[in-house]
Amino acid sequence: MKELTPRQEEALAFVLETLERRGYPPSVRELCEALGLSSTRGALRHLEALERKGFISRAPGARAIRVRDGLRGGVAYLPLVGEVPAGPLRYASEEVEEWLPVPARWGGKGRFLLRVKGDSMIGDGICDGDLVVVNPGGGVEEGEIVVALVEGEATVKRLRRRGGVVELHASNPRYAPLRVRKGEAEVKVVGKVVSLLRERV
Amino acid sequence: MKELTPRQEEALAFVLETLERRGYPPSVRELCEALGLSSTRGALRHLEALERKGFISRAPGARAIRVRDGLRGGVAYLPLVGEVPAGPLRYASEEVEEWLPVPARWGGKGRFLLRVKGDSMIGDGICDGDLVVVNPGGGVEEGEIVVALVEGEATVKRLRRRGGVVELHASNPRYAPLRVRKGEAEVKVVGKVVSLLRERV
DNA sequence: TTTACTATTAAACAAATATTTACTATAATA
DNA sequence: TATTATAGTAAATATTTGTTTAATAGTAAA
Repeated sequence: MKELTPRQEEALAFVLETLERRGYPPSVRELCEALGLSSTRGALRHLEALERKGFISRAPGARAIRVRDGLRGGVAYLPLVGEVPAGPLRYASEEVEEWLPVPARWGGKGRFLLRVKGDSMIGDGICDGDLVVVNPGGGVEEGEIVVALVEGEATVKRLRRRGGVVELHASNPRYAPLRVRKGEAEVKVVGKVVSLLRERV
Repeated sequence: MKELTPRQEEALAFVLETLERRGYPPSVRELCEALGLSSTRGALRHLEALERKGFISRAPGARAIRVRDGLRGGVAYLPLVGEVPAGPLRYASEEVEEWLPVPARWGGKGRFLLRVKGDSMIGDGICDGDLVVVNPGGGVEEGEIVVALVEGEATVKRLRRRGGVVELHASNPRYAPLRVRKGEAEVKVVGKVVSLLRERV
């Protein structure tokens, strides 16, 4: 990405700020005024420069400014599920409480949000009521924080494997680890916890 | 919220879809064409109805359509700032690293994201590298977690007021509280920490 | 039935907006 | 030095866009 001149940065900042503030882009004249110019030509020049350098794209017509993804952070939507499904997530609407926007790089195939119950993971900064992003499926490494189904109930724990024994560790010392022998089917690792949202700190 | 007629729903859907697809609202003529009308008057009527029923608001000017929060997938964009400004946030681009999407109810006037440095608040589940949503300005109550500027450096701490003395408490016992007498200007409370994002658990 | 609301067309009009042409000036650079 | 990119002003023009006026019709409710 090419560098912007200070003036061009000001122009871009105003476009972004306007989009944020009221939901549609500024006109050339509004940009002109924001930059303190007396001719629209100057403002137009900055827009042309921003387009040439790839920060925005423009179409014929009024306010037809589109900001490049990444400047206005791409968005992904993840479903907040009420129950953790044993099988692949089907997004049946009964299972999905809500779809929430997250930064695009948090998204991915099959990922979903799960509300954490209890304080068993406060040692890892995961609190009661937090929403964790779960990357479902295999590829879970020793020592990672996972979502597991223990007798049908979803739980967030740290995974340890000790020679044929799967252990689920809390990070709150008041909780004892759960040990399960290989082959016992009562525990199923759903996926790995990758990110976290906390609505109220 | 009032009900929409089928035709008004079509109009609203087109506005939302256009915003999603290219980042700025449609013109009346574009809506007109999308609805298969031969006169802009019809399309304008639908926009007027949508405004009257509270689904959108409009301003004078081209494409000046603003969609009510909650319809647009419930997303708000907050700037991730590198430095915490002493005054009101100006969105000068040097200060803004990135704009990130968050659930709409996390947004609000002046709110911004700040990256937490250090582990002084792990007792409250706030870890090094977390992004906190800051609601700037007054109205900070005793006992709340705040962002404060201490000698120009931003820090996240819990606020206590004890008769003329402002105290900033870490929740990690390894850190001592900072006490500041009233009137000493080296500490400035920027705002309250309301929400939290953690990219990598 | 009357009334109110929705839906639509046609044509004209007014305002906002983008764009172009022409000219000046500065700073960095090959 | 000449060149290139940036930054700006002024004025005019073209286009897009929003808005208004004047009609016609269907539907649902009082």
